[in-house]
Amino acid sequence: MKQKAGAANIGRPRAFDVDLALDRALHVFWRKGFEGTSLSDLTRAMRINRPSLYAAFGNKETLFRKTLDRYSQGPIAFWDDALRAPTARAVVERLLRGTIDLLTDPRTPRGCLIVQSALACGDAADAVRKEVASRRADGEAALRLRFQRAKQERDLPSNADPADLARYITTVVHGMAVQGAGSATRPQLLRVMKTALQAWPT
Amino acid sequence: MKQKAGAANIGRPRAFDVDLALDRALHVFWRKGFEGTSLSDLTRAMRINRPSLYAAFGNKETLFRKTLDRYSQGPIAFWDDALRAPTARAVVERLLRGTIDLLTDPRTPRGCLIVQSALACGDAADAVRKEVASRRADGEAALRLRFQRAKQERDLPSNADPADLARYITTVVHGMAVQGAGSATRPQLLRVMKTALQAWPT
DNA sequence: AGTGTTCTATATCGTTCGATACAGAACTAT
DNA sequence: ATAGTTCTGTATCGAACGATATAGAACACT
Repeated sequence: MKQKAGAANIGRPRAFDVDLALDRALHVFWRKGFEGTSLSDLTRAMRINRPSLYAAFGNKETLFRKTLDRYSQGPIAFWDDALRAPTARAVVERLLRGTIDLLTDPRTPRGCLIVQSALACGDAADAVRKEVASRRADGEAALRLRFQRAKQERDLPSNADPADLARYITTVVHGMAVQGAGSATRPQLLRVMKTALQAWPT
Repeated sequence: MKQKAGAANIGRPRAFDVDLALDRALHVFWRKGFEGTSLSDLTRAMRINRPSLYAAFGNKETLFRKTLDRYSQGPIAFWDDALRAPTARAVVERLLRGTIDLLTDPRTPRGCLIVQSALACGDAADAVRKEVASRRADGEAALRLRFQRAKQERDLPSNADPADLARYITTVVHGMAVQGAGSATRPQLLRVMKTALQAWPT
């Protein structure tokens, strides 16, 4: 029934590229959200039939989770890069700049998948809502850990609270995502970034 | 067919209170979003039958718009109060504090209706998405006008940009709304507010 | 060539969606 | 009392939802 990774190359070969189809699904979920996306939307965009979708990706929810992984490894991979910056200040600058690049990229839908795909939804999609909320929390936690390290390295002043700073930056990032879902332009977001950085401890 | 305001008191009287039913509808939309809310959800919560809903409120979309108005006049009425504060700084403090109070009120659903009810959705709900986006833009515009006045009154330094400040504060408010949709607590949001205010011009 | 396996494509499945037709009940006006 | 109007409650409507059964096509292995 299910294709296993590294399985024998037996049977009729798949006529579509899984990653390409996943990218197309990602774009649909990104633009319409989880509940706003129907299976017809997906199969049309992915250029595959319904049974092929179920055979390759399970069901709508597991497909969505796979697009979340792909989103993490692709469009928001800059997050991991940013965390590797030498100073906390540089981490924040890279993070905000990457967020702005993502939100204003004309090749991708507006906004952020993890923010807007399932912020509020019906009971049937509650597991999905919790999943994206958890991923948002993971991002904040990673930032907090990075700032804690920075404080140990005397890269942040002794009166700075890593948890508070991580939450503040996360709030700005999520706020930008809401702005980006609207009509915010790149110069506007860059000025938001500049203003937000005024709050950064020296 | 439709009941007009101030119409003659003729015919069978309505067996439910319109405003009470509207409040109940507001809570459902607030928690589940526009697309995540079904008519069965609504009629169950409003304690009315489907034809009564259509007769009194039009359809799902017009009902949602009426709940938006009620939301503006109720839960986020603090916005207008905040704009009347004597100084720009006081405006921002009241705005953020009101936002935190709203987001952490245990009597109401998590998050903000205007942020989370239709951030990304299917084509059928596109008009609703634009409506809430427009209301977010209205809030930012009102803030910008208030800050422009403040600048004329020498309440803000000459190098301050009212549009940028309004966009920054709006970004923080929306970011808090995303945090509030998750598991953010009141003390956490208050510390975000304190940090965000560090960026305010002196 | 024959067999087993896995894919594709059509044609649905039962459920739920938003929205109404209809009949009877409850009121005002005459 | 009767007529006219508007509400309530039941019982649906057609369309779209997510998800599959089934048959045939396309490959590897023997």
